[in-house]
Amino acid sequence: MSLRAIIDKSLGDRPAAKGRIRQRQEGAILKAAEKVFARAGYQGATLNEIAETAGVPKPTLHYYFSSKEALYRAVLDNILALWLAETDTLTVDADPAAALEHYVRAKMRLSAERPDASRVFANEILHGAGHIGDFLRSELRELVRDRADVIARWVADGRIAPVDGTHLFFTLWAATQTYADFDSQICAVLGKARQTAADHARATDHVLTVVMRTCGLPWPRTDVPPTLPEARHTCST
Amino acid sequence: MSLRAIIDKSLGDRPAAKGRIRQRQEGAILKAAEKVFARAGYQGATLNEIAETAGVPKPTLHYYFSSKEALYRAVLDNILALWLAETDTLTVDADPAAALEHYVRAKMRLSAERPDASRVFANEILHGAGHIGDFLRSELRELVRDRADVIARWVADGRIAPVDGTHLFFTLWAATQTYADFDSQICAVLGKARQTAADHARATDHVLTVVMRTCGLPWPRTDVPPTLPEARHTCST
DNA sequence: GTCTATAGACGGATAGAC
DNA sequence: GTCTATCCGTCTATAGAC
Repeated sequence: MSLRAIIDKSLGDRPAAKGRIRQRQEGAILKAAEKVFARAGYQGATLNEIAETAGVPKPTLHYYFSSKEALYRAVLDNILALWLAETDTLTVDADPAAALEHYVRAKMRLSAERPDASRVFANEILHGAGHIGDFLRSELRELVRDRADVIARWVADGRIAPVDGTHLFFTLWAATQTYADFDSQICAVLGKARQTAADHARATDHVLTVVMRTCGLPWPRTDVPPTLPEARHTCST
Repeated sequence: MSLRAIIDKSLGDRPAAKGRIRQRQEGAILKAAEKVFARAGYQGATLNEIAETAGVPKPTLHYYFSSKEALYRAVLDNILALWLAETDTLTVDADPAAALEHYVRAKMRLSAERPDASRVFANEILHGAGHIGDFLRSELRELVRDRADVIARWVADGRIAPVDGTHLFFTLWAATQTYADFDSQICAVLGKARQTAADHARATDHVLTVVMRTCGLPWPRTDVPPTLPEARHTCST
């Protein structure tokens, strides 16, 4: 896993050593940039708005990041690290139901807690992935191949129903990220101004249902000892 | 269904009567605009590039469409009509398996044949649906409520497994549209330059598997008389 | 290291010839 | 109805004072 390499690469085009103030400033700028890029896209975002959101004068951006492009790359690199996380539970030796549940919950949590990150990523892919094509074709492709092999092994061993591992990932990503990326549509259909915690719980439960039934696994899980909290269905209103 | 009204509305801000040349020009412009908006987003698209793609001088755009905004609206309105289509097979009296299969196949076909339309729509939602919020909150919301009621009725009658109808739509849309919207990611992971017909067939088969198993329906369908062609699994290489 | 002021490029829109 | 030439606004990026 060259995750560290990816992060390091993202730091490459910024000055090497970090002072305290520098870290704080960069953090604030990156956070603001993610927000603005998420709402407006790359071209739609203006450095002016990012600077305003971050609470710094505009030229300060250019001091820390050489260009709009470089800032965008830095935002993307942070997101890629998030994106690769949580896949390590999907191993041949793991319990399929527990491992899948963990991964789905992690993805749903990411959608709920970092929707802007998800949207920036989605926007990048939607417009051809010009900045992260190499990442997709190398790191991500390898990761999916490995995990799809695990799925195939589970299928071969009769531990889950026959399913294409690669496409299962496509479906799983789509189903989880839609709650962040297409939030405005979700809210419109649900007739709400924004998704609540209860909505999120219901959505998670639904996606888990889809994934588990697709894999022929019992759901709600029946083999779970009382070590876990009993209230699995958290679909209160 | 005010689908007609939506289309008519889209024609509203253009001159009423249509000459042959006018229709041809507008068609070419709309087609080019969809392509450019899909690749670059609203802000990223330039009238220059749209004019070039359409093969007309730039001011001609302004003759047919009063502004970039108006052109974008016209493109969106065409897409909304596509988007609402094919839901009428989902009725209480229909066979759940056949109706769901029809809808999923229609959505997958749309992703394969009109990926740019799907991407423009996705981009619009992704950035807050500022132009089509009213549509989402009225037409789409009503449509989903009606269809979710059908799903609920099927569940109540024991014809499909218990599932949240509204979220089933979210999942279904996400799973089908991901093959158009996130094409660059799909291709990167599959290690191909572009999705082939065989890829599309395999994807369709997978999504149908997911939806059918989620609804507790047999798949591949067992109740289909020999009126349909036998080769259902078209996953050739 | 930080900010004001501005240069330079570009895109949307229009005036006016044909 | 169609296109050439151009205006005006906005945005990225930088020069230079502090």
